[in-house]
Amino acid sequence: MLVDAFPHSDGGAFMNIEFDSFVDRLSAAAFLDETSRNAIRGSFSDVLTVGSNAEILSQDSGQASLHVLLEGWAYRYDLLPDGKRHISALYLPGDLCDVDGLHARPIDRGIAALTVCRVARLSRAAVLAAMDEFPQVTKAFLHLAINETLVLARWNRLLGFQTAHERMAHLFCELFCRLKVTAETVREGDIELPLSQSELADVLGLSAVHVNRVLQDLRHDKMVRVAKGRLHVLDWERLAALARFEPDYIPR
Amino acid sequence: MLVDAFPHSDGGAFMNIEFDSFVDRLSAAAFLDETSRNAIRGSFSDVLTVGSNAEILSQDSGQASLHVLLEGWAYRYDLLPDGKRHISALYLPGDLCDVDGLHARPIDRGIAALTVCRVARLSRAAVLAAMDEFPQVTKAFLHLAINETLVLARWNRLLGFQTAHERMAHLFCELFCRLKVTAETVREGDIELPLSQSELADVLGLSAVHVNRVLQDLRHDKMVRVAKGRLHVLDWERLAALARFEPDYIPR
DNA sequence: CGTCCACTTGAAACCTATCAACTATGGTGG
DNA sequence: CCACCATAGTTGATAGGTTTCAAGTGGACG
Repeated sequence: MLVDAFPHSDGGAFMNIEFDSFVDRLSAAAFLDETSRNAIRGSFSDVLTVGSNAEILSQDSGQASLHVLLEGWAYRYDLLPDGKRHISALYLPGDLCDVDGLHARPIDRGIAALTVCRVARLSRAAVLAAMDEFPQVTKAFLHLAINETLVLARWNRLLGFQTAHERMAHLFCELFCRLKVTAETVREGDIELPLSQSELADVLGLSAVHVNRVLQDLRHDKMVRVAKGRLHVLDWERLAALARFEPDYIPR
Repeated sequence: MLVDAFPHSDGGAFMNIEFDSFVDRLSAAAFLDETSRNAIRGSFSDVLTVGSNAEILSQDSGQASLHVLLEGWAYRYDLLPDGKRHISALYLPGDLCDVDGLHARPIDRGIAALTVCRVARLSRAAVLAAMDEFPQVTKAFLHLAINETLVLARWNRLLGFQTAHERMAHLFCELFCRLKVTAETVREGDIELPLSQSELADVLGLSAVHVNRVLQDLRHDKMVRVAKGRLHVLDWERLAALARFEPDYIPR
């Protein structure tokens, strides 16, 4: 795990552009003028670079920082008493991984990288200070949190009430939509999908074996092709219909 | 559905005490001084009284108001395309039913009463104004929203990864803990539970028939007794162990 | 070339849903 | 007061989706 020291007074332009994609997202949630944007930028402390499968935030660590994913894919998980792992969220570039880090109580959760990741750390104290000084900043984080409730509510429905095929299809639709707004390389229904079948299983609440079979069904029905870390959507219409996908719960 | 006109300038003390239980909860999330507490109180518009099974907020209605449950039980639901109903949250007295009402986008959901309910309506515009004037108010709502993400994340785990018995036991533990902080009449493990077996099914992602059988198992194992709208917890230890219940995700 | 890991396949067991009765309960009207 | 009805809860039999176990394939990489 590498930490690039990165004095925010004169950070390189490259880094700032990436970080600004998060600032933009905040501003989309609740409009931020240039001063409050700068307050957010001021909370930036450094960039973490972690290899794939490395921990970004371990379950018991404190919460002096918030984490914004700049590059790569990551996930939040919790470990069940029987040793299983539940992946409770997937994070894409531009996502804030831990809104709940703003909360006083420490939460039992871990965040880990799926691919090589670059993660911006924000000082929790600085963010709280920015929130005190600029009410709009608080509002923006509030909207981020509300968005998260909407996504989680949707997943409740999926995990509790819909079939394995619907869940899988829905996940693909959701990832596709979320990537559209952040990634540049969404060409012709073909996106990166750096999840193994057993990781998919831990997202969808299925066994790895069953994930394999569902994937085969979807492929056989010519809706998607999944291989080598890529997802190719062959028939968006039917995939979305199967998933009963309504993208309205996704921000933006 | 009755609406008690209730001019907030001189509202009766009875009402204010009930509404203050919500203000207290907000303040617990982020401390509010007396001026900001008054700003919240000022957003209060009126009290709705609805009979059991009545709609409090229909799926397509606008969102000029936020709803705080003063008395009774309510639930949020969404209807699945195949006609099934998913109960995505249960609300107890003191709960804010729709944080996401603060959000700009209209959300597809309904809120309905399980019992006779008294619901305070807050003017969305007034709340937003209070948030602009008093940053602490925004922070309080932010923490409420974060709490909601924690609860929803827990239910994701339950619905996706745990068995029917564990879900049921967990629901009971959660309700018990949540009631402890709001209701007065929690005597000896015996609480109100105004949910039919088929409503339980819609909460837990099970069929009504299976709810019945799980309930029998729990009763047979002498952990709980459920009848006539009441839940009696006979053996908290074993129930919590079965549920793998860790109350840390519940506010307060 | 061997090893490891992800993926694949088959068979059996398990959990939960569905369907179809049937019972218990409470309320209503005659 | 009783007959009737609607609703909630109960039970049994069967079917289906998903898990588990066990074994085997395949490619990637030292």
